[in-house]
Amino acid sequence: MVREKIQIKKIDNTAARQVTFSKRRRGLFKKAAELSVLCDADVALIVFSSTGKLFEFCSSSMKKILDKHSTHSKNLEKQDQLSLDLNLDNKHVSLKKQVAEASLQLRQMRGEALESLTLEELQQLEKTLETGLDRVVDRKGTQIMQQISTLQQKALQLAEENVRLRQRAMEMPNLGKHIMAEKENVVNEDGQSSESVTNALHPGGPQECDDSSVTSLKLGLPYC
Amino acid sequence: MVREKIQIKKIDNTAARQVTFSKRRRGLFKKAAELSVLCDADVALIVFSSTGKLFEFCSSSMKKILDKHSTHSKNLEKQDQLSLDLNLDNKHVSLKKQVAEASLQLRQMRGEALESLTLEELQQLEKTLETGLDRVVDRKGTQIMQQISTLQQKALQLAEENVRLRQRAMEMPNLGKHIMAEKENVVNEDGQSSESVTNALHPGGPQECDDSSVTSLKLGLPYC
DNA sequence: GACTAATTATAAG
DNA sequence: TGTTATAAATAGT
Repeated sequence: MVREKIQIKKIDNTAARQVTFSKRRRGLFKKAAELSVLCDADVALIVFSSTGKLFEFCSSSMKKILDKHSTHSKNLEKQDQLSLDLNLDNKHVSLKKQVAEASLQLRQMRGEALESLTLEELQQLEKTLETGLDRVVDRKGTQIMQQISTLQQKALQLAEENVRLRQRAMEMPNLGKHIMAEKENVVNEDGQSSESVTNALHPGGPQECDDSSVTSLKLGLPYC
Repeated sequence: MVREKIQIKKIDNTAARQVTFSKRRRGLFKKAAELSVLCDADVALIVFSSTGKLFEFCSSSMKKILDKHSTHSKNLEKQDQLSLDLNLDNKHVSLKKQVAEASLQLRQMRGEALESLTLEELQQLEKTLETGLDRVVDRKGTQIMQQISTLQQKALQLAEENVRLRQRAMEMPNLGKHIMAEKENVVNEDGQSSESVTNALHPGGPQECDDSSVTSLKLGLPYC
């Protein structure tokens, strides 16, 4: 506003617009800074040029001022935030309820916190537990039979292997005596030997045949 | 800056500061608006006075500009938001895991999804179910005995009441015949009569004695 | 970016 | 709030 007064409307000439933007932006920022200092005000100024470039000024921290702003103004933004929070809270509360409910059910199935149950509910719970117990016992039986069957197969394989090895030994007159002498040791260390031999025979064998099966059987059978 | 040039430092005099704030604020806002129009820029200006009052200007929507700003600047604010989100997400994920875990356990106690359990785990589950079942059966027994005892007491009270009523009836020669005629009805409607009579006798009585006890007993006993 | 004429913002009263 | 003298901002070169 000097040589000529100008109208406040978009400057058509791009170059002129950019020059004016640069000059006036600096002026604006200076005024903003002066206001904040002179009057002890908190000022935040955000400017995007028409090309999308960001310029910002703030007298303290942008975050602080924007937070204060969103707290202050009962904005759509705030409502959005609020409803989002509520949304999350609701989901949270709902999940917590689910956890609490499931945990109570579990406790009651373990025979705890039964005081609040009516006779009907106790009856229902008993039935559920009986059914569950039946199924678990069934499944355990199946598991045990499978493991026994697996072990029998292993034993069979080992016996066969034994026969073959003995035959091969007999075919080698020089070593015959040594092999025969080792025979008893092999039989005595049955469990451990069979394991390593089996693993050697089936390096990528079925999962049921891993080393835990022997342990499980040892731990599982005494309860039957 | 007119009659005298001023230094850019906080104005001590409160009144003078407020006047200056008012004038300069208007000037600043005018300049901001002019910049946005002349140069097709997006401008957001937030000012808090030293007394905490909010003044804001924006060339389009404050929300839009602030969103654009937070997208643009890889701010602490954004990181905070992000870590908050992650925090919530984590809690969410953790809760979901808890729900899933509890629900699997419940299914397994009902005898479902047992395939993944080892023999040891099955054994443990069986033991848990047996313990739970024992406790539930115990509790059911207690409940039943309580209800039977309650009913017996009610019956006793009713019998006593009956005696008293009959005696009173006998003491009123005029009504004697009617009462004696009604005697059979009273006995036949035993359950319902006892309930209303009991409630009349103990308006604020123990919870165990409410109307559900009769129903529960009817439903519960056949299973024993 | 610097200059400059004219406009605008504003300090003090 | 309105006035006014002057500082500051700035449009066009």
